[in-house]
Amino acid sequence: MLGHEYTTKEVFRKNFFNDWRKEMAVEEREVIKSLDKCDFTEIHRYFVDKAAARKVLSREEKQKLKEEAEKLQQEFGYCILDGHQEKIGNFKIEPPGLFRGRGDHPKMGMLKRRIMPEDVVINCSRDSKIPEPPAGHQWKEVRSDNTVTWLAAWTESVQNSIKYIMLNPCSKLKGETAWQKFETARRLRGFVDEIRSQYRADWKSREMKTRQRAVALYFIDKLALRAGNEKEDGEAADTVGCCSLRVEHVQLHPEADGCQHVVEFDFLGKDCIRYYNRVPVEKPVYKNLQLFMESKGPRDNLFDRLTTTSLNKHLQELMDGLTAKVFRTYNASITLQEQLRALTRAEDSIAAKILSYNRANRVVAILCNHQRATPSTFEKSMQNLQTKIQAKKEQVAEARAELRRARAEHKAQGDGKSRSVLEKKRRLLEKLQEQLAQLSVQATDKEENKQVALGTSKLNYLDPRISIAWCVCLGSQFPPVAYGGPGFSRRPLFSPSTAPVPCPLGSAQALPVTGTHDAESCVISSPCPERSDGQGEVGVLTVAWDSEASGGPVELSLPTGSGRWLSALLGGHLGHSRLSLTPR
DNA sequence: TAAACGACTTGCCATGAAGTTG
DNA sequence: CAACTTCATGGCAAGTCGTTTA
Repeated sequence: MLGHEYTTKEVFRKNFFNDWRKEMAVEEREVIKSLDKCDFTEIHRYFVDKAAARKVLSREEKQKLKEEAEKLQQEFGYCILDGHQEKIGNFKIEPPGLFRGRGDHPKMGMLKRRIMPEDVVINCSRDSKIPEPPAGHQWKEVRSDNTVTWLAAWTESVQNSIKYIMLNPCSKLKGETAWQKFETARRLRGFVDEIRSQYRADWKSREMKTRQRAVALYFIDKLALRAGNEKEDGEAADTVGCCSLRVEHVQLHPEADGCQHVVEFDFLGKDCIRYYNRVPVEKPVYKNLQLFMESKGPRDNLFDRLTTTSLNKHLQELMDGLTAKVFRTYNASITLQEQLRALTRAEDSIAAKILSYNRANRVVAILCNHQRATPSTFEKSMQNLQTKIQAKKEQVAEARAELRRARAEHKAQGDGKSRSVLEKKRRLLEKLQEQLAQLSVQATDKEENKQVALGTSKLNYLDPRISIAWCVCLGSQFPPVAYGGPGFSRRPLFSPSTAPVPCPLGSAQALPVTGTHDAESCVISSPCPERSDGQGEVGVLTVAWDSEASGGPVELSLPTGSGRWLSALLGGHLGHSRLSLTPR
């Protein structure tokens, strides 16, 4: 770990030395008393050399390593669940090391112990082939609990929490719970108007508890904040969510940015990612916040009468299965749908449509505060792109001049040969202009995405059916009605266009489909090659929906040619939605 | 009834594999 | 084909939320 910034941190060094001393023999403890006097450069060099040696391996040696990894994957990477082979997510025990944690973690530097078979609980059915522990060892326990999904578990030594071996997201088990999650979010659509009027009414409640709950729920809904469970202090970095906000995390401005009643949020959320936002709120919210903050210190809880448990209990009464995080899923998905509708135009080029999709995705990521560190290569690769654009511009100028010359030539000659030259030059210019447009769209996309992470929302929050419906809407009306309803606008990034009816897939007529279809009934069939029942075809994406015309489910197998285009857009969805795309 | 526990989802980042370019 | 860039995957920490325990 030498060379990492955190080895210079006092907390890290203290925790490490403390744990290290516990591991020492008595004689060592006598000698090694100060970390500052320890020199690790030799062992550090050993590991650096080892990493360097790996890099320069020959082709054959690399191939061999790859084959060995593949063998491990084959032997340990799969299990049988309900008679089907399923891929396991993490089948390796976490190796020992020094705990880092994120942000200012009080436990950074502590030793994460090596896990032995004696620490591991195995969970599998009684009549199955129970895994053998390594020679000379025993499992901590073998149990057969079919009410849980994990295959093995152990207790991790730093936080004293349980770690699990579970299935891969492409498994039926995970896919179906993900689907259920989106179904719950979609159900919220039918309740959300009522819930919103309810919490608005509750802003005037006689009971402080109810008012606090109503204001918190407003934030969870409008700003997609996380619930914010209580945390034990000293056990982890000081981060908060909605219910655990403290007075110091909000500032009230009677007027700011030309708006009245502005609330300024500034706090560290999950993973110590800063949430900073200034939002105009409705007057009663503002007045209530003033009330909640009265005669409190900065470290006091803003919502002192509210817990995530009481909030979720309330939500459960409003709708079966409703909890705070459902609002994040719902608002993320409906925002994607609305943005796709607002941003796509039928006449746009494929490149422009991809930009629109990414922008819609970006609005969601910003709503959910999914940030990333600017990639280390960002500046350089941006520069490369600009260079390319410049070169393309010159090519375009050159082609334009050539076209002009050819036109003059044709005028002078007027024969068939000069005409075909003219045509050729015209086509060349068109092609180059198109390439230039694509590059500049790419640059825009890259720049806008500098500090925004799209993966998390695509994987966890965006109903893949919306993306698919958008991809295959074939000139009929988008959006489908999956997450309809008025919703309300939040931090719009891009000005909506009024152009209706996008048709992102160029070859609409090539697909023999008629009738209406929408994401409401759009079903993703499951071409998962890993499954032993072998559903679906590799190389074809199959989407099914209920068609009015046929009165039943219709299956659409997209032509392989659309694979690249679709996978470019849907790539990030694939992990969690059992949707497998293998373009040929 | 609150704290602790257990099981699961969500989150960011580093890595290495795959793709692209000259 | 090497050098470079991009992307998918794995890793594991950190949340959410229901249940159990003290």
